[in-house]
Amino acid sequence: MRPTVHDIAATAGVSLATVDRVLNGRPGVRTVTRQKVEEAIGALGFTRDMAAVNLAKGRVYPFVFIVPQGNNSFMTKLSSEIRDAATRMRVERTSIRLVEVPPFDVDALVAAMKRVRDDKPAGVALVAIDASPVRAGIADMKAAGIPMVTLVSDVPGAGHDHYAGIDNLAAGRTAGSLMGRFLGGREGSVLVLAGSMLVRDHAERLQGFAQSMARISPTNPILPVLEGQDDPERSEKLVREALGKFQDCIGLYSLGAGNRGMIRALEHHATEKRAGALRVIAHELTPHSRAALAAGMIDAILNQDAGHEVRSAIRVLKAKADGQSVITAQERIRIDIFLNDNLPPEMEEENIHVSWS
Amino acid sequence: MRPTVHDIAATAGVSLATVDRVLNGRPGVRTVTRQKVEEAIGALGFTRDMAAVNLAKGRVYPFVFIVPQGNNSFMTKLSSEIRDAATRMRVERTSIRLVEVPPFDVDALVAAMKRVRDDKPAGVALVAIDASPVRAGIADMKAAGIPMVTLVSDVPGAGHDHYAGIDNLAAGRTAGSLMGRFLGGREGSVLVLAGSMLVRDHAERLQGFAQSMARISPTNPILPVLEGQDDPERSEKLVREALGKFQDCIGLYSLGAGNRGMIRALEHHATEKRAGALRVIAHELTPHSRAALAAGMIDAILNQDAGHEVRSAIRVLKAKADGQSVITAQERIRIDIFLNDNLPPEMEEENIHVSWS
DNA sequence: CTGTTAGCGCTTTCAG
DNA sequence: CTGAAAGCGCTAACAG
Repeated sequence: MRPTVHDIAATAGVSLATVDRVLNGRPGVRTVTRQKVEEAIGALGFTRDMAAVNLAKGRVYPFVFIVPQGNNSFMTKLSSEIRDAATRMRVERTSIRLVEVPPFDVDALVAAMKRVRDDKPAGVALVAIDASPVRAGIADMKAAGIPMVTLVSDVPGAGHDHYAGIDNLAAGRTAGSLMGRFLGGREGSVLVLAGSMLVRDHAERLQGFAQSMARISPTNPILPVLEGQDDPERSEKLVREALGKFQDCIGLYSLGAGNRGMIRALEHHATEKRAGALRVIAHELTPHSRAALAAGMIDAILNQDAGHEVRSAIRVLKAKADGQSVITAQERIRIDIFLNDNLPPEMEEENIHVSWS
Repeated sequence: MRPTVHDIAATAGVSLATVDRVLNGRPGVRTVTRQKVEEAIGALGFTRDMAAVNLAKGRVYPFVFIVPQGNNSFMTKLSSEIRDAATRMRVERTSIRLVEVPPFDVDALVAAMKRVRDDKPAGVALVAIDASPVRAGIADMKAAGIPMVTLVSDVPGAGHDHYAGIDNLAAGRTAGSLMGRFLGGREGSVLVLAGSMLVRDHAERLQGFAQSMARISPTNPILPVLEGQDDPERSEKLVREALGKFQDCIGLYSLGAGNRGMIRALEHHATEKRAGALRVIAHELTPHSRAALAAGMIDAILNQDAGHEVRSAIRVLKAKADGQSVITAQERIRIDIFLNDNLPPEMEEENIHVSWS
């Protein structure tokens, strides 16, 4: 069996309490005593049993997730993943409270953060907005000793512990790279549909996309970016008009949400023109985008797995709360690339049945 | 606070022992009593604290991983990931023993399985070979009540609990799909380099590749498959000869290991011919294949993450050992697609420093 | 069939 | 500065 605190106490010739004090770096131990204990620990190769620690401490991890109120498929998914994780984590003494705030609203976000901070949670994860007050709010939390993680969308230089999300610059580059190869040297221009250039993710994706295209496919000009505000109606209208106006358009990159509208525009376009003339790359695997991919209307979908992001955020928060280190490799969120050949099986909403047996 | 067994006992008007018996489905409880307890559980919304359970049970999870002795980069990586996981899991009362067997040797594998079974471990993960004795061995383990998981390579119909690995048919289809799009309608034939058609993974990948190519790019013939036995020397020779012989070859799919040799052949080819004429897709991200991708010699790499596979196998084994259900979505191993734009940062071998503080 | 009691490995008062 | 003892939530003998 693994050595326990008793073994340490015995070989060091001290009591349990002293071992505990050394283990937890608490004051009130003479240096010599401390050294004896540390020697014993080293000699026996002692590792703490975290389960027992948590049990004895009665430790619980009250975490809070602050996310924008879901107006698009992705955010809805994110919230639902958070709720799922919450029920599943109950078993592990972790409680998760979900706070929803109006989207793109800095003041609302900051206000929510203040309220949350006064609860003194063991950790906070939030979908950040790239603005000064948000940075300040995060710094404030950290100052209060609360582990902080940004989720999906980052805000640099705020002093938080971790960003659980994809590298959006790389995502954009990847999209550009695929687009360039898919176009295969054909002549024509490329359209980009974004939500808003004010959002950091979108800006970064565009930047990466432009980089790659310039390198791989410099002869295919990128048309002025369309900003659909992640709104289906608006996106549909913009794409429709653009496709009408730029007859030489052979590629479309949709880097934000609101794909539903874009897909409708493509359907319209396909019935008018011959299909297959347009290479399309989009972000986020949703029921709509998935169907379009399966139908051959979209060529590739770049995706971030909301479930992974949530679970990663929880792991990191827990590790930070315990003052432990994280497995960096495990916490990197991948950019998934889906073609219609490697689509994961569609899963009916699994009704998770938390049984108590 | 969450309700505990004491609360249940109190509201049901029984003793702790009885609650425990009901909780664990042990016999010796009258139906009426059982019902009272179950009611109390339902009413209070009781969930077991697994940490306390494990502590009380003194439960440990001795798992065994059986893998082929690493003669290629991938298997080496796999073993090292298993060792990493082993040290990390010590904290969670999980011990992992790594058993290495000669590759492609059914008898050796089966013999190892027998020895392992007599140890009565809490679970076994193995890289399977698709052969009857292996199937029988797995059934044998299951009969002994040992949870079983196959890793990386599956053997269907053996009655094991789970397969922790990618869908190789889908991987092949994906490769074919990318190849078809990358060729972009150009005339020419496509070469396939495999390890051996006797290995299930390779056979499935080829099958999927052929499917996709037939659909997307029917005018590009697939040349007779080269079997390099995952051996660099042999692979180099074969690819070199083939590229010399089939001057119209414009695509190469390397679906097995032994990429080092293939890359050397490509280097040779590139100096003779003009570069960039050949679209190349390979499997497994290793230092060699990574360099070739970065250099533009390989266009895309399909990858399975050995670390994910190992951790997934452990999670599943543990869940099965506890008689719990698994989060299916979390246990699906993705097929990673890497272009040189979304390569994850190269990580120096992190020296994991397990601190006891 | 049911209850009592003593732990699992660690922390935490409260005395010394 | 150090130790003894009680207890976290659950299980496992052993009695009744």
